[in-house]
Amino acid sequence: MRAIPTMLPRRRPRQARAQATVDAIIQATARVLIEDGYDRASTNRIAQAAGVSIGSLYQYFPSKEALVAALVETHVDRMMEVVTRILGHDTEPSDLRQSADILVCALIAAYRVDPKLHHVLCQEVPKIGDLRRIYEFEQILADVIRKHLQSLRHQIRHQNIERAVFLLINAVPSVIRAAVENDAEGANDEALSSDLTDMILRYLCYVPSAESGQFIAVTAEKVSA
Amino acid sequence: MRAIPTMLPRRRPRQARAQATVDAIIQATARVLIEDGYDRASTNRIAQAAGVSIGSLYQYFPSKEALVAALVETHVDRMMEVVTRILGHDTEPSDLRQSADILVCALIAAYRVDPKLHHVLCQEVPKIGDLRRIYEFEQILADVIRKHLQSLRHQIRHQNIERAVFLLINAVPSVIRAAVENDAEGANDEALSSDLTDMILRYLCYVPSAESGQFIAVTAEKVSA
Amino acid sequence: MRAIPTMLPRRRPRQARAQATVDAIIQATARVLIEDGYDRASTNRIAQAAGVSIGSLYQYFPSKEALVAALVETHVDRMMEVVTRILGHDTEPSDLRQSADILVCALIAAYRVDPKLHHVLCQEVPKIGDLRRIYEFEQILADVIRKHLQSLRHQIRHQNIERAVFLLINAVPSVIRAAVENDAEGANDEALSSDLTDMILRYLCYVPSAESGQFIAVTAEKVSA
Amino acid sequence: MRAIPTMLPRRRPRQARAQATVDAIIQATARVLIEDGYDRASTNRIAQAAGVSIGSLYQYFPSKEALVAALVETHVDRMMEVVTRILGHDTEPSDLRQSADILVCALIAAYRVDPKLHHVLCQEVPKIGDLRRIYEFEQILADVIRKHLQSLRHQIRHQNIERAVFLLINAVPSVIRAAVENDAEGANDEALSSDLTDMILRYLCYVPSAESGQFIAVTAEKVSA
DNA sequence: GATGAATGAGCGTTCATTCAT
DNA sequence: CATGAATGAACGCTCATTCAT
Repeated sequence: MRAIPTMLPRRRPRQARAQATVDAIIQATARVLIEDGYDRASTNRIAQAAGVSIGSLYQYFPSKEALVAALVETHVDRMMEVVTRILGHDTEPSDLRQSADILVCALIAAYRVDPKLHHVLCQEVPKIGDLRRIYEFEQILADVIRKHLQSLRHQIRHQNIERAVFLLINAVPSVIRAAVENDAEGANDEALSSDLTDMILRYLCYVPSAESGQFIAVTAEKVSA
Repeated sequence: MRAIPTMLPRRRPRQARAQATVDAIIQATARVLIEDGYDRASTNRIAQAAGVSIGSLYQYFPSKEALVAALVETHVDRMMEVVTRILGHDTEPSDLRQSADILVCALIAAYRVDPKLHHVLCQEVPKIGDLRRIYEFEQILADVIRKHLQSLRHQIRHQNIERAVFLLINAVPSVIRAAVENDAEGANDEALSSDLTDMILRYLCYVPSAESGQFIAVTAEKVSA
Repeated sequence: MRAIPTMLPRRRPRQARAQATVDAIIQATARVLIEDGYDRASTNRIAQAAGVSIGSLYQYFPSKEALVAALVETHVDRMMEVVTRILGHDTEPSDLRQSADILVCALIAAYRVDPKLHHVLCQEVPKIGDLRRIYEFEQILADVIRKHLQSLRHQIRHQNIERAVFLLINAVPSVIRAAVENDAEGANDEALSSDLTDMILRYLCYVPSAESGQFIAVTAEKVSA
Repeated sequence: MRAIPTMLPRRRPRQARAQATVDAIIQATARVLIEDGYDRASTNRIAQAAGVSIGSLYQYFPSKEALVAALVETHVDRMMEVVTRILGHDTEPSDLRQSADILVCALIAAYRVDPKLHHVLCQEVPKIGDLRRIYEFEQILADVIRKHLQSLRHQIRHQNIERAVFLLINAVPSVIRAAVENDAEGANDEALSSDLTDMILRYLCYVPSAESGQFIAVTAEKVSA
């Protein structure tokens, strides 16, 4: 599939430049949204921040909603990419603690992708049309978790897995979002992840974990007493 | 030649019909916000929905922000009222399970006050000025929970209570909000409250609770097995 | 959620038609101000009179005040231009009568530039911010007169030149403004200028003038008698 | 025309109170106009400043224009009253210098009645309908001056008295207005009046005045030289 | 294609005026 | 008569979008 060298570059730069323009616009949108909020983020301001004319902006995005929707998609993609990379390909997890631990870490990393943008997208952007897709991340997440729990169902005490998924998918990301917003540098991420994993395992299991010796001991004592 | 709008309430209604007008405006604001979203909720539209002239609206609310802020306050007040009523005056709780249970029930009731309005207020209204007070509910909540945990600290395994409060205050309301939005009639509220209480106790305690006989039994069997 | 309007000019017109738009707007402003007065001169009406959309008006002028301020500046510039042209470069006047005469003529010409506009600008426009610059013309004028009187101080009887300047700068333009408004065609401008020059010289000098033979003769008679 | 004592007071208080209300409203109008300018002086604000309901205001004044017109008339009346009192009843003046002197003093006193109000009324209020009557004062003044000059016509050099009146009626008040605005305490009023009288006499007479010995001497020297 | 001048519906807000109480 | 709640036309201004250059 090798093309003639003198012909190819003539068209490629144009496409590359167009893609660069599109990227610049989307990044500018993110910047303006974060700095000015959704209300003050006008298309003209975004175009200016992107170093592009308003006409060019509308060449690539037919409306403001389309523009923000593209940003939403980009953002969700980036978060998913992080999760996917960290989770690797262990679609068949064996150990619940390990699975929970890696998932929590993946989520923290995902919510650290661009917390300020995530905040504006969740808290200010009107949830109409494609802009609702900001919730897509957590929907996909629910699928991942559901599959994990299904395949590890003998390790958990819940019959109704759907309910457990629902609780976890709403509890865990909320805690992470709040933590990430309060702790920009991530100094406490380890404590956070340990707390969350702890909570998850305690919630799901008959006994929290094989590793948490002290706890089991105490429990055992209590129980045997 | 325009003055900068302020946030101060403009006029105290002295006549009965004036109070009726104010109430109609606030209720209309809620309706329009829910149906059209914050962006499309113009002051003229709200006035129309209230069956009131735009002039009357501005006689009582000096700006759109003041109007929505009044609604926020009303809404938070109603939620707090519900919590306070259910919690009663047991500011000195003795039993953790009971305390958690009643708190969860109070929260579910509070988030059922007007879930759609709550959603718009949290997810679309820009968080500037007095509009930030939508978060007030959960701040007060955090205080309540912190006090409970302090007074019951011998029953829980956490040294750093602040971290536990943080996790709970972000996890529990999120689950409730999502549940309330998905289940308008509240058919599963019992299961929800039992799940949440379970999660809370398992997270906080060495053993979930002395009273939860069945659970302990099951756990004991498993453990002893 | 409204921003405080500024006075800074908003956009430099880069295309020819943009400059035409700006000119049309300023001229329309003058027309509407003259015909309808300041109060009824709304920005929408001005835009309509200019054959331009309201949006275009605000593309070039960030506020109504800025718009009128631009008109004030244009108007003052035109008046100053006339004065400068007529006064020429005789910044070092030698003869008082000649100097007064030419100054009076220059002033009459200046106040004839657009008397109706000048009237509205002086009598109706609120004197706030840059709109105060309508007074700039007479401030500059005061400087010119002060310099003339300083360099001709041996020909005048006043020790306190500042007081003489104050009196003249307030008396002479007022008379001219009134005359110009009453006599649209300028039929009596010669009589006016002669009267004013006469008044000025009689006010400033020991003897009015060498040229006014008859007067001196009469005076001499009276005195010698 | 003496009425029965028991009947009269019953109605009079009402009228007196009504007149007091009207006065309060007019004075409040003046205050608000001065402090806030014409643009920001709303009828509601004026009613509030007068300690009267907006309904009552409209009971006495059918429109904002009527309200301000009443203030204009009151103000012009007060100025005229001052002039009339000072001028006394010498409608048949004999001496020009004395006549000019007293007129200048009367004018200064008149323009000191309420300079700030006068300024707003002249410089901001739209000159439509009855509001034009702010110019009435100077029209009446012109009549007074015209009569003076007519009866003293043998002492002045002008054949066309109308032209002299026009010049004076426009020159003198302008200087006084400016002086009064610049010098709130009236510290320089004597110098001002002497300057103006000087100017007037020099403008009108063959020789300024019989009394101004020093000046005549100087003039004589010059002439005889 | 890229530009940016132009558009105008619609926003938040004011205020002179009316009228039920 | 006084009150003040209610009215709504009109204002200054913004911004998503179009289109001639």
